[in-house]
Amino acid sequence: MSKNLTKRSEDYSKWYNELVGKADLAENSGVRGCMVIKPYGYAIWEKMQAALDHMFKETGHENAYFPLFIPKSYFSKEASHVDGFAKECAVVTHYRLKNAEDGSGVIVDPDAKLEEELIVRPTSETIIWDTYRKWIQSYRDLPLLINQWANVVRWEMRTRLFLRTSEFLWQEGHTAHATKEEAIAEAEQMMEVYATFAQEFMAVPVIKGLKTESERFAGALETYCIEAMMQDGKALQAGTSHFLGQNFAKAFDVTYASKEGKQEHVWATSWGVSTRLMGALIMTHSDDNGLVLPPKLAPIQVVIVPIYKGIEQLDTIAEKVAPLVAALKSKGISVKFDQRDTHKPGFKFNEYELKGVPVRLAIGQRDLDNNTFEVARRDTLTKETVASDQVVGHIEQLLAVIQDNLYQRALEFRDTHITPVDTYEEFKTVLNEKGGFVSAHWDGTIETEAKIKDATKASIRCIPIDVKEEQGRCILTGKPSSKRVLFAKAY
RNA sequence: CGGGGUGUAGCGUAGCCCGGUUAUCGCGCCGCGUUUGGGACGCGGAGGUCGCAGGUUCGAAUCCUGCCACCCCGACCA
Repeated sequence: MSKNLTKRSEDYSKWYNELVGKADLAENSGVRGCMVIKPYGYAIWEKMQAALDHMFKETGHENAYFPLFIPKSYFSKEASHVDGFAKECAVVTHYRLKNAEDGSGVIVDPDAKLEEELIVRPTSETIIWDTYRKWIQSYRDLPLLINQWANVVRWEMRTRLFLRTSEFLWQEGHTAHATKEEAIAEAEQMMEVYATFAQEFMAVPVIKGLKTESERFAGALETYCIEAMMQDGKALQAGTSHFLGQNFAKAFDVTYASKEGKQEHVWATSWGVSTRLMGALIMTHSDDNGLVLPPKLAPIQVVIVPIYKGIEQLDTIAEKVAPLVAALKSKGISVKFDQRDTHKPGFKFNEYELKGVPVRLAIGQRDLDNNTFEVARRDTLTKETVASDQVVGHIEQLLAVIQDNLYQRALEFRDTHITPVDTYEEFKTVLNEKGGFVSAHWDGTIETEAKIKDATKASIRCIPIDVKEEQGRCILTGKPSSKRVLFAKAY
């Protein structure tokens, strides 16, 4: 956060793209806004997956997998759902290629046209609910708590690395319940799971809230969300959890026999987070030296850089480092000893800073003489010298300190960029000059929300869950309002 | 899909307006040597269908036409 908010805002896209490129996380594939996730970037995603998957299982969910292709007719069963996704679907119309007769290359074989087109899933509600119909007959089959890790495709007009790619990786949970209350509790629980993950693992503070009607998921009765603030003050929707009511159950005729023997439609939820979280991670913590990773998600938590003259000295250092590596690993700390002879220490220092490795150890002749290690922190860019016999304990503690410091730093940044305002003039001034989130009264209508968005580009990010009741007047219309909502420009 | 911009070596670029030797420079890469506590240095070397396809011309990276890709700003969205 070495640049101030305004400065960073100006060239945020450039900075972000360059950072991702240099930190070796991902690159543009050249295919319609799709990205290649490189090994280091994917390792971070795997850490996220592991933590999330564990949390899903702890809350009683199981993993399954459903098809990539969805018959077109499935989409016509839930009207508002198709409205939401129809404009951004990739459609498979043929199943075969052949060589062109004029030798100009490969063409789609017109004889291989599909009877019914297949849609590459933009989300899996339809095919999953079509399947659930067969799986659910009795109240004894409920609740059905399933998650899938998958890729989806949305043919967006505009793409942006990690934040909005045509194809992205995500998880989507789809649950069926006997009662409305149970389904709402599930949707709320998953929002809590996401918030916990964001805060405890990503060190990204989030605001839990409800979406307004216009921002709601297509087909949902209620959308719960977690909203994060990036370093340029813009909002990023980091995860959503939807209470779907009985919309999909009715559309796909999913019923169960209750204890009383009556046929009832089930109640549904769906919830998801995606590789967009990688974008959130990058844009929350990174600085001008590169990525800054929270220890809990760093593929490499500790890197050891030897500083030596000649091969004998490297051997001496390696002997000294070996037991340390073993000790760290035994404590579950991932550590890399970079013995490459092809790069100088200074180069390595910069490289690991770019990659966001939380802790760096350096050891050279000076340390051999004094029986010490130099310990450097990525989050503060500070260095200290630690005695060899204390270094394991020191690192273990330091990783926790860094994790906490990143969270506290992001939290303080966010909280100082949430501004309560009471007039429309003030609202516009704060948005343009300070940025960040604006907390304001709103009359609760779609029309007012739309007018404000048209005029200022700021949308209602959410109605915070823990908002306190407070009498006020809508900043635009002056009509009475009982609570403040959060406005911001969003990614 | 509308507006703007850019495509020249793995990356970043000069040259294009005003056509004319062997396409510029830096980083990176390869070899040898010296180096190694914050992105090393010297010498030598390799690497290019100038986005693609046509056209104009004795001659095209440069001019014309069409297409494609990417980036930015909108509209749309996780």
